[in-house]
Amino acid sequence: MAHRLPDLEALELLVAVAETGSLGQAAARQGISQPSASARMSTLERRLGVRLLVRSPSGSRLTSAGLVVTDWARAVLQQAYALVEGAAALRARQHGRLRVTASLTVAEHLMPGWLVRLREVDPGVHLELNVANSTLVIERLRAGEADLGFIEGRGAPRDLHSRAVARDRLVVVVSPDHAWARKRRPLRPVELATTPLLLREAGSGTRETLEAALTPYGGVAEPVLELGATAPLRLAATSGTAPAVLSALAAADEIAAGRLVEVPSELPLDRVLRAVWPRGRELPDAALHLLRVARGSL
Amino acid sequence: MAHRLPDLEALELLVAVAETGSLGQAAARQGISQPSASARMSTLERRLGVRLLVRSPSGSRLTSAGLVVTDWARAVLQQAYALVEGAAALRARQHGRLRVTASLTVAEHLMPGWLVRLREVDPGVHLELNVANSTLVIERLRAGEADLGFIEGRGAPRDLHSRAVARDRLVVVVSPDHAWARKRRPLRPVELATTPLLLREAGSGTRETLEAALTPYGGVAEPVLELGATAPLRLAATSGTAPAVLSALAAADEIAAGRLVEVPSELPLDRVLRAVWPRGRELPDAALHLLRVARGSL
DNA sequence: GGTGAGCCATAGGCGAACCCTATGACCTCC
DNA sequence: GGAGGTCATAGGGTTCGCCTATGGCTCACC
Repeated sequence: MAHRLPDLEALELLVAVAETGSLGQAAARQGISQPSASARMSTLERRLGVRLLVRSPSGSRLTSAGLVVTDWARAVLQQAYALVEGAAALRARQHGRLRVTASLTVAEHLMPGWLVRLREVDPGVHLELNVANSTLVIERLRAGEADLGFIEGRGAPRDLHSRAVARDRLVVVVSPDHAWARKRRPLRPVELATTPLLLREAGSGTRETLEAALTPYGGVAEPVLELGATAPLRLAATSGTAPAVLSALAAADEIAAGRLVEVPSELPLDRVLRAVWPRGRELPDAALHLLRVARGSL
Repeated sequence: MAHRLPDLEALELLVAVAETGSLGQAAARQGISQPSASARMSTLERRLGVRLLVRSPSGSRLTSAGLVVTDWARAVLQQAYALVEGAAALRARQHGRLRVTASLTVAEHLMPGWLVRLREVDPGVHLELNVANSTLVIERLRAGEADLGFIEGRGAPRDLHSRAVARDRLVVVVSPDHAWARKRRPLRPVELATTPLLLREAGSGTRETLEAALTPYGGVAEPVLELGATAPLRLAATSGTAPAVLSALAAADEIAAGRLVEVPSELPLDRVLRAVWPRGRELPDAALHLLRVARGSL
């Protein structure tokens, strides 16, 4: 068992074989020779320990196992393409035509998908992505350092255009072992306000939304732990003893996987994610495309 | 630009660096030497064209771009792990202790996640996964060729235990260019019954559910195209001129990506995914664990 | 029934990529 | 000032993957 993880290029090849019905054609599509493709598929089958193809002199068809694996491969590749597109946008090397600044939540969870879609709509686009918190996004727009921004939480300032592009909500999550995981009645706001939580650091959009919502109930209690990013927060929540409050987008995977449980809550913690841009300036075409793609998920 | 796609092991290393704060420790966790890790990260940065780490004699921290890329990497890896677990289950080499047979929808969209979770709950489990349509699943259970099955659609036969583990619904989807994409009023059942559609083949769970629901309205019209798997159906729908009916689970990614649009419909097309197993026989522990994991997503 | 086109696998040779060990430079803390 | 931690570079060896060339096989079409 030399390598545990498969090769993304091999998965791409598998999908190509599934769609073309032939190793040779798939090889051509991938820009490699037919024997290489043959070998690659063999090693993939060997590594996974599963027979994926039925080879015949008239072509290659997927086995039933191959059919399923191909679908899983598509899911892996979709994420990988999103990563590659995202990285390309982060690469500031050649200053892109369209300069976008996004808050962390948007950049992490939505932007990669938008970029993949944008590439399909408008393949020639060059986009430069910057990640900043909501306050900084607005500053950059005012300073003319960005053409388009994405923020979360509160409304946009008067001097900027804004348009809702997606919704998010904050959820209270606990590890499946936690007592609240078996809670049936929705959490009352006071309970949330008086319980020490795992939270993002003060100043983050998530934290601000929660504090605003809990102000009528005495504000948030002293946190058990403050973390500067979503990932460690999520990790702390999975293994931790305290509840965490974080974006539904960030928690979705862990909830689906059963590592976190959402605790129903009476407190409405919805928030709108908005595109913002300077008044008076005309949005370039690429920005309009991106806006349309982003609003597609609304 | 030699390779377009990054190396999964490099992504895994990146996550390890993010969590340990040091290239050396990350290398140890991955079972490679520190210089190899250093080189791997350098090539990853070069390939993506993004600076991910700030190296210092006291450790390595992520840049802001690195933070985001790491999160994207986690998403890629999650899918990859699911694929690997799934492949391990499909590998029939040593007959597993727990023999599971699942319908295509369950196998494609839910099983990999369950397996990853199951591995965490019960690392020693050996599971053998078979994919079959709902009818065959039941046959295999009766013949004693499987310990546990998962089916979709109609209720289970009397001679089998059954338990709902998840919900799914069929959705009507069209490409964004299709006229129905701008439809505001929900589709009336008669419209659906009289429109030629893209459908799965007769006998599949999806098709049966739809036919049952449309029987009061005259049954389904002659399909434009019948396809034997979900992937080509999805593909046909994205580029096609006709609406398709498929599982919400299968369409979710494409809808999120904006390649497909869900058409609201009056017809309730919900269906329950059920675990089924023979009456009278006792379920092994591993099966109970899997059941609990599966019900977690309910 | 034969012929050609398309498919796949094997063989051989080459090149690049990767990994490991060893070493050195640097910072931090004691 | 030394010890323990960090990371980078250099050198050597091996493995892996690719490509070209070739052969066997099936199918379709004449």
